[in-house]
Amino acid sequence: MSRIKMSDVAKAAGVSAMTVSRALKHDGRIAPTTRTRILKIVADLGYVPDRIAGSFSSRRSGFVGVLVPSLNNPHFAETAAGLDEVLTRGGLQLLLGYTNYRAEVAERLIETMLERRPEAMIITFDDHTARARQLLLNAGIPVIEIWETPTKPIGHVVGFSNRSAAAAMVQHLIDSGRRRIGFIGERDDKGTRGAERRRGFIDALKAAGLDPSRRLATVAPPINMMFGRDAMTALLEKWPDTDAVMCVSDPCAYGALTACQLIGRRVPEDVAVAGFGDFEISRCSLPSISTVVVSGLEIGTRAGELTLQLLDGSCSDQMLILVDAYTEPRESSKIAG
Amino acid sequence: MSRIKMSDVAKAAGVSAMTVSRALKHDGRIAPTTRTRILKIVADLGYVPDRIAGSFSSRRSGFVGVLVPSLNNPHFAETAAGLDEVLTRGGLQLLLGYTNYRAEVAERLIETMLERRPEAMIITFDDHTARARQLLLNAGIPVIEIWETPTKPIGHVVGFSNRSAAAAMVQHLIDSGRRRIGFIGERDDKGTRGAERRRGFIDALKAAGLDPSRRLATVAPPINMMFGRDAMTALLEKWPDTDAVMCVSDPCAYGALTACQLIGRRVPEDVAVAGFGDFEISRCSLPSISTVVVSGLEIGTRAGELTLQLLDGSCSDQMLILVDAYTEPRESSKIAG
DNA sequence: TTGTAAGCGTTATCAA
DNA sequence: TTGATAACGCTTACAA
Repeated sequence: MSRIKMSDVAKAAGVSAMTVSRALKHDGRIAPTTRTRILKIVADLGYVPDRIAGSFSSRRSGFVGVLVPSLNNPHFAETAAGLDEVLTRGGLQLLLGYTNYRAEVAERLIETMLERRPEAMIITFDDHTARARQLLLNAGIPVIEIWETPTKPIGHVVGFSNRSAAAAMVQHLIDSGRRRIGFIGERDDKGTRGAERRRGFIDALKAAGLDPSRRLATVAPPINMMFGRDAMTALLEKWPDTDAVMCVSDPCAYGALTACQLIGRRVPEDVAVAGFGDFEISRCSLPSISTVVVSGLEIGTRAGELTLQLLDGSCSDQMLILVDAYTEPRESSKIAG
Repeated sequence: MSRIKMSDVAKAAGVSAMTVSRALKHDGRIAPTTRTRILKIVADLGYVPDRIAGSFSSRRSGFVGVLVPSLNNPHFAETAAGLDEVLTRGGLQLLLGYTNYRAEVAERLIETMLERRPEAMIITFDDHTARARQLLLNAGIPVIEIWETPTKPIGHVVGFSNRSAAAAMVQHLIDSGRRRIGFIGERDDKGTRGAERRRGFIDALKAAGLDPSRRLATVAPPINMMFGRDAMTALLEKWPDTDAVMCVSDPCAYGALTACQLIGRRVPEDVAVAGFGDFEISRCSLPSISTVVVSGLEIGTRAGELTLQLLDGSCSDQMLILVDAYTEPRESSKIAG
């Protein structure tokens, strides 16, 4: 059973392959009757067009390469979903890869993806190798970095300042009367979003004349709930009078919350807990956890829309699109008393 | 700046394109010195092979199509990660799509993916349309269904019985002394894994001579924490003497747990709570939530390995690979007393 | 509205 | 170990 090809359909319809191609493509320049007749034959024969041949011929792969640190993270899953929704409408398909938060994996993925001739590349801000940057620059396609506003962007940007957003949350903790504030982050976070959040923490404390040294960072990204619990336990052992903790992400914050509950520290009366990212758990936990709300979905849809504009030529400047990221106070940082 | 092609590299190296192709392919039949010389030129020129042309010529896309209901679910994220790891080793690339738990989306995705000529398709068990089945059967490539053991499989299977696994968990609740057991599931779950779990719930209660009618299913999949909370609240209103609840998934169970805590029902003393899937939250919550442990990663790696075997011809039978799914009792179903 | 011809960049195949 | 040639199945560009 050798595969049916376009010429087989053409033969059956008594037309040329080109006409079949037009019928399939919703190309205006075809008689409606011809089109319906061909589509019927396509269905009857079970013809499946070969996009490899099509892409090869048209030199348009129909792919957009997307790189995220992890799929197992609602943020990036939502970003991917947003991208997918918009790009599918534009007739483009996602080629999704995840780096596991490792620069060398990202480099390898970029290389592999570029062989598929994506029409654009969308990559999550992170610590990229020089070669990865070079590959992207040489590719001659739009590159969009997301989830941060890099100081030296590769191409376009759809993101926000993790540093400012984290600083704003820490300021909220200060405003709620906390003075001995700790931070739980990730080890080896050079060039990552987590490092930016840590910087924001330090910014805010320094600006308020407070001590920014209560920091713990024992595990490599991604930090999870149990690590958050362990880290909070350790932090409270090392600095027992800590009255608030800023966590690099919500799952980590939930872990920290449970650490307090196990030890018998009341949240928010004794210790305030704050997270980052508005994960489901921070809304549903008891108490609910104050967090920085940022919409992964919006980042995805905005980046997708920008991609479409860049590809259809309706946008030619280097773009910097800022998405909103704001502090949402919840029960875990209620003012004591 | 027109793209560098293989013939440019060949010219620079003073060899034929075919020799460059061999050098790039780690093909044995090339002189090592020639190979290193060519690879150097490839690097210097920044040549990126065009896999579209390569695939077209070799009639091997290097793709494996993978369909999951959602990316925003640690189960499927882990399955994708496991698949990716194994298939990458085999020189294959994932073409990932998510159905949003909708059969018509799955059908469209299958159609789109098949145009890319994947070498195999791996799809999560769910309610598929007849046309989707037909497309897969006609594709002439290995098809692997995962995450369930279908009664009439399309091709190969790597999964477990959601029904038996759920029944075993409910039996555990019965063994712990519970008699008035409820179930929180999803609405419109025809042909899904959630429906199988519901059947398992009914099986176990009927076998024990207990009433299986305390069931609530108000939202479409995927059910989340907040829906779990709402559903549990409603369930306890409708059947106040309920002494245990089986939830279709862990996030739902966590929501149910918080509903109990908000209402003032003690878990596990007054009500036992059980989930499904061993999500992080069920390990880290207070109390921890009894769950059915099943490894999404294992499903992914096993399916990946099977794919490689099917493609290299070292396996030709129709395969049914069962992965383990077992009840893990935790604090939320401790025997009262 | 439809058809013809050429060619997209690589690899299979066979020959040297 | 290397090279020449012929596909691969479609679309572009132009002609009719």
